[in-house]
Amino acid sequence: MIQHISFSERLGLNKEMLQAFLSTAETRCYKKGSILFERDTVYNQLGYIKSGAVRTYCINDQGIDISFLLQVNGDFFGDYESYITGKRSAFIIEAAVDTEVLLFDKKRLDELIASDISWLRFSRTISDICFLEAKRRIEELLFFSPEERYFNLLQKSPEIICKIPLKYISTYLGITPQSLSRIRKRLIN
Amino acid sequence: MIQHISFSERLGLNKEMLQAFLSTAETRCYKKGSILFERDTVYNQLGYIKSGAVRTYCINDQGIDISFLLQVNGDFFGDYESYITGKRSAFIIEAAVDTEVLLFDKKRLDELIASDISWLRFSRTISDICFLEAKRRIEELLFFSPEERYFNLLQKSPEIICKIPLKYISTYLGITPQSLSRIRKRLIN
DNA sequence: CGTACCATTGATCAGGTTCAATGCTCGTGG
DNA sequence: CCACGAGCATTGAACCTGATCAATGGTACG
Repeated sequence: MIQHISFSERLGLNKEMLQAFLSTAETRCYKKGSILFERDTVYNQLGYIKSGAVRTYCINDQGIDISFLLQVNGDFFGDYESYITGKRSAFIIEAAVDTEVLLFDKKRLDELIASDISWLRFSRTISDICFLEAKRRIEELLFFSPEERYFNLLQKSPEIICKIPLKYISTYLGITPQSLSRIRKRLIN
Repeated sequence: MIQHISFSERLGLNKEMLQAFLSTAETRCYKKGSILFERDTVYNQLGYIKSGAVRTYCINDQGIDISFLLQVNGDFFGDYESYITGKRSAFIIEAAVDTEVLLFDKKRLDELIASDISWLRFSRTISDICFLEAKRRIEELLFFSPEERYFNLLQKSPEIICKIPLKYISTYLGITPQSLSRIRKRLIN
């Protein structure tokens, strides 16, 4: 499968390690709108999107739904904080469209990591990647205006714009659906 | 020294490891306003603030100075992205006040990490901590208004408010110095 | 065909930005 | 020792963008 090639490249896995890695995962399918992870649960799995799209969101004190992450084919997902700390997560993950995923089991991954130093190295690579992605997001929010952020997202992930409703994209960008609708209109003209 | 206790706790180091860890570092002092790391350099060191405060910032396309991180006693600093990827950094780090730091050398740390699996584990802990801090920052920027962000910072790090000029705090919060001045006024009344 | 949900649009509001002027403080040199 | 200048915080006024509230339009699904 094509995706597995990107696996190896991105994560620095050779053929055998890739096999072992995949053996810790199971495939699952979710209908559009269904929940992959409930609120207040501990994440004992990391996900990988084979096809489709997922949205990680939370409901704040005022009952407002805010998208924290939007992800599509080839992306990993899950609340990595909950995964590593074992704490309950405030986030919910739902399928934005019909979605097929791989779910990697923490217990089995931890066994791999305990079995050989190269897996421990691998786990550090995962952590580094999570950090780098988080840093990108901070830079995006700190250095760019909402309009620029939408434009950047359009460039970087047109797939997200296609698959995911505007009202979810808007809160991911830190604005309201109405504002995003107007920004979109401005960009067209 | 008191700080070393927090080291051990936060990073999960026993006495011997703490000694070895500290042996990779040298102490340096910087006068207020002096530069610890120049732009476009590769970070071959990680810093720890024994006393004082540092500001990590960048100059954007429009020539605007934006604070990326503000840190005080007991905080680690440095561009961890540049440190792990070996790429040149767009960030500059300066002493916000007279500051005494420990600088940990990457080459020597890498030797430790290569020497024993417990150091590799330690390096993953560092990476995890960097991720968790970055995630906090995203949540701050995404879920809170400028006024709330200032209030949160006031609660969490009054030391930053004391030590660092308002014009640098404002861009850290994602607003202009004038706006922060008005927010501050609002909070007093 | 009707309903539900979402995107769009309009009108008004609020808060942050910008530009400009003033005030304050601290450090330096006459 | 005082006077001046530099740099920063504050304040004012006008503006702009996004938020909010409310209404309309469009589309998909039962």
